[in-house]
Amino acid sequence: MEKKLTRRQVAAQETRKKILGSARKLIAQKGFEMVSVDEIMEDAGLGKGTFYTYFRRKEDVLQELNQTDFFRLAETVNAMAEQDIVARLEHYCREFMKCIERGGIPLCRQWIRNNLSDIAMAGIADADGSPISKYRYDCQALHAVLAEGVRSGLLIPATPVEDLSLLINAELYGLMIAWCMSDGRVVGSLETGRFADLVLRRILEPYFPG
Amino acid sequence: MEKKLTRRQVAAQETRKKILGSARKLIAQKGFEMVSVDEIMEDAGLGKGTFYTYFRRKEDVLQELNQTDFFRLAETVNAMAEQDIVARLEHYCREFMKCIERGGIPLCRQWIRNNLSDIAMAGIADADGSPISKYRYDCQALHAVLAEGVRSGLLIPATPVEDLSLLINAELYGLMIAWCMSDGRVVGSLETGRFADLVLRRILEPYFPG
Amino acid sequence: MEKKLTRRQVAAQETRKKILGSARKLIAQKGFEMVSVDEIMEDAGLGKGTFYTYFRRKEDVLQELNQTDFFRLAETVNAMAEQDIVARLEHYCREFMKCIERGGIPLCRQWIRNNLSDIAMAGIADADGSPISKYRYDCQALHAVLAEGVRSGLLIPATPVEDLSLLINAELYGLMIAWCMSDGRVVGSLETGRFADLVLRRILEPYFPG
Amino acid sequence: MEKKLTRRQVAAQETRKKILGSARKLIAQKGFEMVSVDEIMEDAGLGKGTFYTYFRRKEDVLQELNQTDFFRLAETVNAMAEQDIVARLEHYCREFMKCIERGGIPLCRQWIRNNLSDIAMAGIADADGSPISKYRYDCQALHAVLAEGVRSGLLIPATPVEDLSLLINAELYGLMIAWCMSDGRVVGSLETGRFADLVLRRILEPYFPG
DNA sequence: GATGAATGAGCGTTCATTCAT
DNA sequence: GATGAATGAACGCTCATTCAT
Repeated sequence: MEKKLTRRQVAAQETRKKILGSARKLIAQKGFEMVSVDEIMEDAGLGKGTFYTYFRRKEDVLQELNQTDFFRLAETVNAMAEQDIVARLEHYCREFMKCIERGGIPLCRQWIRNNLSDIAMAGIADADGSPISKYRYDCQALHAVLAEGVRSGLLIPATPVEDLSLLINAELYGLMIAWCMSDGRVVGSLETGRFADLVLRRILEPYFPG
Repeated sequence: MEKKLTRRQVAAQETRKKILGSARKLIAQKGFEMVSVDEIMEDAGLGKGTFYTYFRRKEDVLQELNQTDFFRLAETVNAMAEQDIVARLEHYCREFMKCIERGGIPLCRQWIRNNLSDIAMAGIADADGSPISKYRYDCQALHAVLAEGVRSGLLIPATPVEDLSLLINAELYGLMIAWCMSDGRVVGSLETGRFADLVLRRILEPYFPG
Repeated sequence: MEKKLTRRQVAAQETRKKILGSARKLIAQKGFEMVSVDEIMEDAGLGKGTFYTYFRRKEDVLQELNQTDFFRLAETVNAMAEQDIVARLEHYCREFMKCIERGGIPLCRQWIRNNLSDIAMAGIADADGSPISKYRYDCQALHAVLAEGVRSGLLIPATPVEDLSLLINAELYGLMIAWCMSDGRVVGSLETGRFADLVLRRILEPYFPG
Repeated sequence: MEKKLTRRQVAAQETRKKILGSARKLIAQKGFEMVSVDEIMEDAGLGKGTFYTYFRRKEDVLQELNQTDFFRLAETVNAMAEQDIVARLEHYCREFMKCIERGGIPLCRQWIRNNLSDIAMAGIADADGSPISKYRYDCQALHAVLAEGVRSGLLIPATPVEDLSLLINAELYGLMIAWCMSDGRVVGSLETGRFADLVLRRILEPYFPG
């Protein structure tokens, strides 16, 4: 019976959502430190003081922030359990790239800037349900794919799952950063297929059975 | 004999170093934006105004920090022309990692934030002498190593030098960003040797002659 | 019935007035650039930050001062349509002088400094409603008085309205500047009546009918 | 025998001149408060500290500053004693206008900004030799012309010399300021001859003898 | 006499936070 | 619950001035 909310409580929830919405939008645009409480509340169409009805300190809003729609993909991989391991990884990598390209370079840059620390994000959680950073989440996603590969016999038991997931993830993040730093020249010139052939397959090859 | 410095000039150089030292230390501890000029100068045991004798804006100290200490390595590789290609690349990668670790995570984060665009940096130039971004410079450095490998017969002519240098560089940058995003857990746990074995060697193997 | 102000709004208006009052006083005493925001707010008995609740920049208070108090007179003349032409001009001139004296020399100096260019000012507009500079506005005011004089037969049709309004205005502005440059000695010693007799009447005389 | 200067003293005098020269130039361009001691000394090609060898405070330099070449004309009038009084005044006014037009509007604006106070300027002095402001000097020049007119019988003894010189000067300064405030539109449209006819002659007429 | 490194008070401005309404 | 006026510490930065060399 937790659903009986007074009208006031409903309104309060709405207000809270409005604040979070504006905060998310502005922080995505300009970064946390460059957005003032004033700005957030003005964008939300609320009085400045109202912020402190819902959050004790400005920082608190960060913890409540979901990741942006940008950059949410790990599910796609889990959704295709039947394919072979390399195909699944390739798919993952390709989706990853599409995902960041979809948002555009400026958004990607901002995302990196905002996520350079290991900050847990509401809406992203590990197996236990405790919120973790997007980076860690991605590592775990790759880890899961590889571990599943081992369990299903597509990869030999000696596969260094930990290291490989980390390295593959680093490569992906590295391509992302290269994309930003080269003003977009990199990823365009290097089709992801090339990456799969040149790197992914080579790295995994030693761990194919037989 | 351009070394004739008056005692005052020597003292000034020392002051400059003191400031840079304090700045590096504090920025490494707390991040650029969280350190005030006051703090730096107090740490350095100097008056606040003195900062502006040496730097025009607070930001300038960052650029100086990046250029002088953090992240300058490409020479090390050129300096060891006789070794075999994989050893040289390994060395390069190891130095790269040492380099960024030396500066500390906050400095590295700051560097990334400041270099997410393809901005040419004073003090970094390509073969023609025109200034380029650090990112491009690193790509070219790797490219040169690989091209030299092809020329000297250590790699077969069909080696996709362009793509490989790009991918290896992306891996390095990816490890750098992973290092920041995992609050330092990544690179510590993965010895660079592991990276060389698991990735570098595998990627290059198909292009070894014979 | 737009007058319904909450108590808070009234208090805010009062605060605003307090700030403007202190600013006016101090600027009149010491000149704009020699008064700091701190000083103004201390004089007003308010916290420094409160200044920026009411004004975006220190300069804004000047513009407000100029618009609200110092130097707004043209209406006075329009309000006395029935009098004869010389009396009206005399009145205008006298009010002009009172107006600038009321603000004090430093404020007047500051006003001149800020208005040496032909910059349109918010709150001042010509017949069409487009904003114009205070200088132009004054010229037009005099022009209107003289033109009205011609229309009503107090001045002959051949009156060079354009030139005269310009010259009379120049004389007024000249007295203003003389007042500043002589540290106030000028206008005090020369009663405006004297100006009217010695200059105004003489200049207009040829254009009286009959 | 005050001429025996050691070489050092000569050099010092030169240094002093260099400083004053740079100060004059820069202050004319930007106004006293907007020029820093640093700027002056850099322009002079001297070390910053040297300023204080010659001046105790920054302000002291102001007192030593000559007026700029802009706006020095009163002599021209004295040089033509034989003409009739109105012709001489007309000439004076015309020269005055030419003088300010020659410098251009920006310089004129700057000059006004810098001379809004009654600051005595080295190089300008009254009959006693004590330095006075440019404004006062001009008043006295006009006063002298009129007084000479009275003495020579061109004007009747009852001529209110004091008031007239002040008013005529105000008109000139008024035209100057009008010129600036109208972005140059005023004086161009109104030939000075017009001013002489419409104002000057009318004002003086009552004091012509006979 | 000339220098320029060092200084610190002071500037205009921002902004997270409080609290009476 | 919502508000916005009030606050004051802190910021980056300027600059007249001092003084050891």
